[in-house]
Amino acid sequence: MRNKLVILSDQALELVAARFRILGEPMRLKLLRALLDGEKTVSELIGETKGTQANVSKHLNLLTQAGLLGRRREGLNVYYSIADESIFELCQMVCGRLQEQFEQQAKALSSSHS
Amino acid sequence: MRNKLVILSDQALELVAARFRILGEPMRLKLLRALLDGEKTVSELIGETKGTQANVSKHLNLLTQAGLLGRRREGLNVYYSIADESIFELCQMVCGRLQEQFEQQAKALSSSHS
DNA sequence: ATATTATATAACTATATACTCATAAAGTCA
DNA sequence: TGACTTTATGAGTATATAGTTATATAATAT
Repeated sequence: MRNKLVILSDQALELVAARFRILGEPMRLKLLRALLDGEKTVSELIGETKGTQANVSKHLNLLTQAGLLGRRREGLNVYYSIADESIFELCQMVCGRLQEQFEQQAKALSSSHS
Repeated sequence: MRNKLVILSDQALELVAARFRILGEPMRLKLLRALLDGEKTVSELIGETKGTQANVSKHLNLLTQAGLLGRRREGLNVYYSIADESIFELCQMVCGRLQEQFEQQAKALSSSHS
């Protein structure tokens, strides 16, 4: 893995960091999770996330600007949907690693009882 | 992919977001990149990243607390090294997606010339 | 036109955190 | 011991951004 890695330029690192930063907010991850089962209106997303209208709207805008969400107007409603499925793979990987990490820590604790 | 996805709890989302946030700083990514070719001392990392001593030290501490780096003291020097190789896979994925995204945008621009 | 509903946005506050400067701590060597 | 080197940390400042409140915009209906 490591040897296959393309060394990224400083500029590329900034872009990668920016993408990680976008995914680094619980509310935005909640919105992405809510959109797992298909497109939804802002109102629906407000309901599911318990967020305020303004805040949800802003996060949706941010995610859309980043190319992670798609936006479609239909009458009064605006429907948002996942535009980049790879997000979920990222979340899965992170979650998997965290689980491993916690399991190791748990093991370390229990073996220290001896 | 999407159907395989485990739906994460709010608490899990917070942890995942925290991990993404750690990777969301250019300086930290620079440090990780610098450690690609093996463990290095703080001084070496300061040199490679052009960061200040205090700042580099703090970022290294943060990355270590998060379980991404390992730390080993040898005399006056402290050697840091990658403890979680999966970071690079994450960076690769993000970088790959960004490239696709930019290419699509470039294509959209050039076809709008017609 | 006005009223109503859904969404977006501007202005502001609050908060987290990156960075700096100065100092402390840890280790080595005379 | 004291002098020196390397790394860590406390205190402070600066900045980015999440969240709130109030208002604006967009679309529809009467």
